[in-house]
Amino acid sequence: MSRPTIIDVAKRAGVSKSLVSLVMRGAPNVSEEKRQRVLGVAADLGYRPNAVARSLVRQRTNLLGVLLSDLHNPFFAEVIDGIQAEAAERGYRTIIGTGDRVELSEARALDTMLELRTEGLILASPILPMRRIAEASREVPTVLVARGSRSASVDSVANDDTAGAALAVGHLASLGHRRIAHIDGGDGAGSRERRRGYERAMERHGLAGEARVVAGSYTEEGGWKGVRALFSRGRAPSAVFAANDLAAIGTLSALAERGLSVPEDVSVVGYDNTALAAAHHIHLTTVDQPRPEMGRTAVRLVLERLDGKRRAARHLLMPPSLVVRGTTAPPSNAPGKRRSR
Amino acid sequence: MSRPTIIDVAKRAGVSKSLVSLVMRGAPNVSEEKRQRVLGVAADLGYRPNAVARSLVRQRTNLLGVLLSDLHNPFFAEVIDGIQAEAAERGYRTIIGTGDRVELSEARALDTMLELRTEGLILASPILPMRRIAEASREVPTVLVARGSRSASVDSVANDDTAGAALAVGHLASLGHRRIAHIDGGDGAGSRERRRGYERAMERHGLAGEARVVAGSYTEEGGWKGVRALFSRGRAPSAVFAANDLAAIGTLSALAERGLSVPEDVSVVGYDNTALAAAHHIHLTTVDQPRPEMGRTAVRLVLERLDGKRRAARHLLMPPSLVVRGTTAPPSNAPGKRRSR
DNA sequence: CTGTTAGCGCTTTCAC
DNA sequence: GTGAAAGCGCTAACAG
Repeated sequence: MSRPTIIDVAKRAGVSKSLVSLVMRGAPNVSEEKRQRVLGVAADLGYRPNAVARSLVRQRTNLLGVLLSDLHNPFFAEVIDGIQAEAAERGYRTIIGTGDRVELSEARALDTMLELRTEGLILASPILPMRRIAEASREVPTVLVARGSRSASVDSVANDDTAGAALAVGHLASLGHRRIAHIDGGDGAGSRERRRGYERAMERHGLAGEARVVAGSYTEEGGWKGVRALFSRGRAPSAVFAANDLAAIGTLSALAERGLSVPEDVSVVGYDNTALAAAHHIHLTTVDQPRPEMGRTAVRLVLERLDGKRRAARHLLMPPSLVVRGTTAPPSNAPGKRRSR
Repeated sequence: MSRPTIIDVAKRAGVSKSLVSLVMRGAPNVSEEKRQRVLGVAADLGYRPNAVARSLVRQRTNLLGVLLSDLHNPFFAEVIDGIQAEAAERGYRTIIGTGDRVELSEARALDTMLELRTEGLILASPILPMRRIAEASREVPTVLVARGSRSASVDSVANDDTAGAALAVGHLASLGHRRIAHIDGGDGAGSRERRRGYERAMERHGLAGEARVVAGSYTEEGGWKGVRALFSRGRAPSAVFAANDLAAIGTLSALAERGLSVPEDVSVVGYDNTALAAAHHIHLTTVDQPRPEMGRTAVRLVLERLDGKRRAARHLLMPPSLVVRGTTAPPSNAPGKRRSR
């Protein structure tokens, strides 16, 4: 026996299916008596409204799709907190998909959401090419989170990565560091901006000659490898600005493995200010971006378009701020102290 | 103008809508010429199959719902890796929902998935009461991950939490610790089993008199508060077994704040062996559960029922294993070394 | 308030 | 191979 439908409920309750429909949607003008009867029968039968059928006829799903590039990064969990809160308040449901940093899976997840007819799309740091994203935005309001956009059809809410990187470099420079290296975020969203922000800031502080960027990624492994590249040849830096908190943790790990202590031998700055960075045990100096607020804002941007209140693109840039914790200190000028080469 | 439908494509290509349907589903018996024509028109029009309509008529969605209790815990991200991989291989799409450790939101997320007619449900450490879960399982094959079940209708794949806790205690005891405390996981999934495993193991090692359990949760904060409870009064333990890795990190943080060093003053053991624990900088001794494999297994269990291959419940218990890293060492028997009270 | 009716976009027989 | 027709479960008029 298959699942009960609205018709089964109607028959059993001795009413029309329209009435059942009204009751299920909580319409006001239904007699209390019938409402109770219908609800009772529905419960008996284990009836559950079929969102598929409803969506088809209503031509709307009440669904927002959220695509994450990487479930492993707590940054996204914190953005989602804001997304879910705002979406719930505005009467939208949310489904999450992820591509796990693989373009093909991400594309598949995107297609699934589009086929499911989500009414809006929030893409958090997708690695998908802008072309694909612009295409999606022709079908449904789309907003990019933590990835910049200049597209006229895709809104975005990001933090000012360039300014954030400058904050990190400024802090380190003011502490007296000169050999400040950057482990970048590879092809990750905002990575290029952070890199450029770093480079420009180094110039502004008269440290252009000391600038050094090595390839990394927005993962622990990225930070770990960056340290290997940085310390295996050339002159070792006295401070490292990692692409994000995860990479910073990888950096801390790799440094520990080399017998270098933080912040005595090397200072480290991350980016994002995830809960991880705040954990006292890690206590990472980092650049904060307002993660839940970015999530809420993303939902608002989507709904503005959905409600037809706006056609022009909006590209919001939130100001980042520096959070100084325990992984930064003035450079030690006693080279003998450094145990590793 | 609204979205193009199969009819628009058919008209424009000068064929019937059945033919378009066949082409879109990749049917074999369609002339190459028409196939190309249809595909071309579909691309021109930006046609995208409507999964809502398709699901309604086919009476299947090809969708698996995954409900996570907490996006912030990397444990789940690692389980999801396995889920997505297996689901993709078996031709199923996946949508993720989360309740962020709030029962009401979790219930809502569950309802959304059921209304969307996901064909199977994977619930990772839900905090929902078993009654609600059993109800869901009457609608659709449901499997619990990392939470035990004795239900006849709900399958489960978990690790042997009792055995895992014993592993942790055994390791600590063999190191010479006697005052081994446990910060529990509150009402989290598996928390009770770990607590009982701890208590029994303490007894077996003749340490029943030293056993001490304080309330915590599966979060950093839980570990942090546990330490406060543990060290603010009574005799301080020389080792702490935290409910999971996140709580262990909170434990490490709180210990650091009190000026206690790990493992010199206090040994710490976590649970899960998430990537976090493995990070060299944290380097946490912990109990491993095979996270991605648990995810894959969960998908298999769901599909077994979906394919009608099984009616009896299966409750799988994976063996945990100990991973010794840097946060455990023999107890220091020089009490004067302890700076905090 | 209640029942009837006409689809939503698509798949699936079943003739041709 | 191809097209016509009959719904999937539900909502939204509309007339009682």
